[in-house]
Amino acid sequence: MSDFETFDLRLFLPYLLTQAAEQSSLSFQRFYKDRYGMLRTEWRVMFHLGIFGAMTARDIGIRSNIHKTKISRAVQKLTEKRFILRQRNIDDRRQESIQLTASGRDAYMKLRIKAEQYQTDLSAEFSAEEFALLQNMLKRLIGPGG
Amino acid sequence: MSDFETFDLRLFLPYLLTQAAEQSSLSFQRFYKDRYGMLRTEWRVMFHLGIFGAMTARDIGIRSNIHKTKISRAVQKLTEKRFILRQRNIDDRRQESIQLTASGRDAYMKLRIKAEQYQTDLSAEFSAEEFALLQNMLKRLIGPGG
DNA sequence: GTATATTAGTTACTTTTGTAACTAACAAGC
DNA sequence: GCTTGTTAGTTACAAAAGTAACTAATATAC
Repeated sequence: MSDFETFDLRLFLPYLLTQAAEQSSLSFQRFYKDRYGMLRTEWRVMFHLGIFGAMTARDIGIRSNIHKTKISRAVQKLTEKRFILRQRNIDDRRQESIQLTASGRDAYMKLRIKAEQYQTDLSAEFSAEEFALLQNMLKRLIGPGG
Repeated sequence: MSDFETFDLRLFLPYLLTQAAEQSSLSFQRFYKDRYGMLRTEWRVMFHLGIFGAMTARDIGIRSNIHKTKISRAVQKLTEKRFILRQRNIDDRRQESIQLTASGRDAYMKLRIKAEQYQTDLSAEFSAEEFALLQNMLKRLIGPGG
């Protein structure tokens, strides 16, 4: 098996992706963690609300592939921080509609600008074409669910 | 700020990388978890030993960017599973040399073949050039430490 | 209507991770 | 020699994540 001889686990995609994800998340984490005391799931919930407006926890879960218990806990923390507002849906009282408060939106905006700056830094190492291709390939790997 | 208007967080690299890493790790995890009851760190320790031969926990940590407590716990588990052998270094008795046992090497080989198959599946969605570029870009993102 | 199944979200319990403090061995300065 | 600092690895405690069981509301079948 010639492949076996040449196959290099250090080029194994799950490994490369995990390392790259950890590396790049670490730097950005400082912004939401140090400044706002957020966890990654909290930031992710925030940015879904920032992009899509009011959503239910269920819909956030579907869009983000985050498990509902993680979302439930993030929503609790964000409520304590007064970054989001929860409202029971009258038509279906199992659901609640979640949206950013004014200060939540403010934090979201600031983090979004940081994200943009960070993305610019990261992309500086690549040509525009390369970077676009990278994004495209990652999206393909993630598939329709992500 | 025109950039702000067009910046899409769903193309934010740490987000894309995290999603892609989770997605691709999940499928492969079934092999080492279901079959050998391993955690991800255990598999990573195994594969470092498989590639580089005997190493100290310290060296594994340097190569892999995994924290020493995680490695310490993985080494304990792998010892219980009889997949690795630990030997105190005579010259410096703080260190210990870790290596795969026969059954550890067997498991490593089998997992490596699975990894290779999985990598082939993943790469099928891309051209050879694209895939090589993807690996190359991820390596660049990880930097010298990974 | 009532019984059964499904869904949204929470809670309880277990496993895993992160952080800091620790032990034991070695090194360097004196 | 002795004191001080550093290093390899472990352990203890706290925070976070995973899993399963739960509550409450709705939908479906009859």
